[in-house]
Amino acid sequence: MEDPSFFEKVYAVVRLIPFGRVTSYGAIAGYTGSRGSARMVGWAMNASHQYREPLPAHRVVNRNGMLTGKHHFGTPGLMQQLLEQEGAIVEDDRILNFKEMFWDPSRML
DNA sequence: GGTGTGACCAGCT
DNA sequence: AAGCTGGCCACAC
Repeated sequence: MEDPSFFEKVYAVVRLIPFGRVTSYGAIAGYTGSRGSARMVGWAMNASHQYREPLPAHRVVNRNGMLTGKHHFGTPGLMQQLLEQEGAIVEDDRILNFKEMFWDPSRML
Protein backbone atom coordinates (compact mmCIF):
# COMPACT_ATOMS: atom_id res chain seq x y z
CA MET A 1 0.00 0.00 0.00
CA GLU A 2 1.07 3.56 -0.30
CA ASP A 3 3.03 4.94 2.54
CA PRO A 4 0.62 6.67 4.86
CA SER A 5 1.96 10.13 4.38
CA PHE A 6 0.97 13.01 6.54
CA PHE A 7 -1.40 13.99 3.77
CA GLU A 8 -3.15 10.64 3.81
CA LYS A 9 -3.74 10.91 7.51
CA VAL A 10 -5.13 14.39 7.17
CA TYR A 11 -7.35 13.39 4.29
CA ALA A 12 -8.59 10.37 6.21
CA VAL A 13 -9.63 12.52 9.16
CA VAL A 14 -11.24 15.15 6.97
CA ARG A 15 -13.26 12.49 5.19
CA LEU A 16 -14.49 11.23 8.55
CA ILE A 17 -15.92 14.58 9.48
CA PRO A 18 -19.68 13.95 9.74
CA PHE A 19 -22.27 16.15 8.13
CA GLY A 20 -22.95 19.34 9.99
CA ARG A 21 -19.67 19.19 11.87
CA VAL A 22 -16.48 21.16 11.55
CA THR A 23 -13.01 20.86 12.98
CA SER A 24 -9.87 22.89 13.25
CA TYR A 25 -6.43 22.46 11.75
CA GLY A 26 -4.88 22.24 15.18
CA ALA A 27 -7.25 19.43 16.17
CA ILE A 28 -6.29 17.40 13.12
CA ALA A 29 -2.65 18.21 13.62
CA GLY A 30 -2.83 17.06 17.21
CA TYR A 31 -4.60 13.90 16.14
CA THR A 32 -2.18 13.09 13.32
CA GLY A 33 0.93 13.88 15.27
CA SER A 34 2.26 17.10 16.65
CA ARG A 35 0.19 19.93 17.87
CA GLY A 36 2.38 22.59 16.33
CA SER A 37 2.13 21.07 12.89
CA ALA A 38 -1.20 22.73 12.28
CA ARG A 39 0.35 24.53 9.32
CA MET A 40 1.13 21.22 7.70
CA VAL A 41 -2.58 20.36 7.85
CA GLY A 42 -3.52 23.52 6.05
CA TRP A 43 -0.78 22.91 3.57
CA ALA A 44 -2.02 19.37 3.05
CA MET A 45 -5.42 20.79 2.30
CA ASN A 46 -3.83 22.99 -0.30
CA ALA A 47 -2.77 19.82 -2.08
CA SER A 48 -6.26 18.40 -1.66
CA HIS A 49 -7.11 19.92 -5.01
CA GLN A 50 -4.90 17.29 -6.59
CA TYR A 51 -6.46 14.59 -4.51
CA ARG A 52 -8.36 11.91 -6.44
CA GLU A 53 -11.60 12.77 -4.71
CA PRO A 54 -12.95 16.05 -3.34
CA LEU A 55 -12.61 16.50 0.38
CA PRO A 56 -15.01 18.38 2.66
CA ALA A 57 -12.32 20.97 3.17
CA HIS A 58 -15.04 23.48 3.93
CA ARG A 59 -15.52 21.63 7.21
CA VAL A 60 -12.00 22.48 8.21
CA VAL A 61 -11.48 25.92 9.63
CA ASN A 62 -9.04 27.55 11.95
CA ARG A 63 -9.22 27.70 15.70
CA ASN A 64 -11.41 30.79 15.65
CA GLY A 65 -13.87 29.16 13.28
CA MET A 66 -12.81 31.58 10.59
CA LEU A 67 -12.96 30.51 6.95
CA THR A 68 -9.33 31.16 6.30
CA GLY A 69 -9.11 28.91 3.26
CA LYS A 70 -12.21 30.08 1.51
CA HIS A 71 -10.00 31.68 -1.09
CA HIS A 72 -8.73 28.27 -2.10
CA PHE A 73 -12.10 26.91 -3.13
CA GLY A 74 -11.83 28.62 -6.45
CA THR A 75 -15.07 30.45 -5.91
CA PRO A 76 -15.33 32.99 -3.10
CA GLY A 77 -18.36 32.32 -0.96
CA LEU A 78 -18.49 28.67 -1.90
CA MET A 79 -17.07 27.55 1.42
CA GLN A 80 -19.54 29.69 3.30
CA GLN A 81 -22.37 28.42 1.15
CA LEU A 82 -21.44 24.80 1.78
CA LEU A 83 -21.24 25.40 5.49
CA GLU A 84 -24.61 27.09 5.51
CA GLN A 85 -26.03 24.03 3.78
CA GLU A 86 -24.86 22.00 6.74
CA GLY A 87 -26.60 24.27 9.21
CA ALA A 88 -23.67 26.50 10.01
CA ILE A 89 -24.27 30.14 10.72
CA VAL A 90 -21.52 31.90 8.81
CA GLU A 91 -21.09 35.62 9.09
CA ASP A 92 -18.12 37.77 8.23
CA ASP A 93 -16.22 34.65 7.11
CA ARG A 94 -16.65 33.11 10.51
CA ILE A 95 -18.83 30.36 11.94
CA LEU A 96 -20.89 31.84 14.72
CA ASN A 97 -22.01 28.49 16.07
CA PHE A 98 -18.57 27.02 15.57
CA LYS A 99 -18.54 25.92 19.16
CA GLU A 100 -21.65 23.83 18.62
CA MET A 101 -20.47 22.36 15.33
CA PHE A 102 -16.96 21.63 16.45
CA TRP A 103 -16.00 17.99 15.97
CA ASP A 104 -13.00 16.58 17.74
CA PRO A 105 -11.25 13.82 15.71
CA SER A 106 -10.02 12.32 18.95
CA ARG A 107 -13.58 11.72 20.09
CA MET A 108 -15.14 10.88 16.75
CA LEU A 109 -18.58 11.07 18.28
C1' DG B 1 21.30 18.98 0.52
C1' DG B 2 19.83 23.72 1.94
C1' DT B 3 16.24 27.27 1.56
C1' DG B 4 11.60 28.76 1.30
C1' DT B 5 6.90 28.37 1.95
C1' DG B 6 2.37 27.20 3.96
C1' DA B 7 -5.74 27.24 4.34
C1' DC B 8 -1.97 27.68 11.91
C1' DC B 9 -1.46 28.21 17.08
C1' DA B 10 0.22 30.03 21.26
C1' DG B 11 2.94 33.05 23.74
C1' DC B 12 5.12 37.40 24.54
C1' DT B 13 5.40 42.64 24.31
C1' DA C 1 -6.35 45.10 24.77
C1' DA C 2 -4.20 44.14 20.35
C1' DG C 3 -0.24 43.25 17.37
C1' DC C 4 3.87 40.77 16.36
C1' DT C 5 7.21 36.86 16.52
C1' DG C 6 8.53 32.26 16.89
C1' DG C 7 7.80 27.44 16.27
C1' DC C 8 6.24 23.39 14.17
C1' DC C 9 6.90 19.65 10.19
C1' DA C 10 6.37 18.15 5.34
C1' DC C 11 7.13 19.05 0.37
C1' DA C 12 8.93 21.66 -4.00
C1' DC C 13 12.80 23.99 -6.32
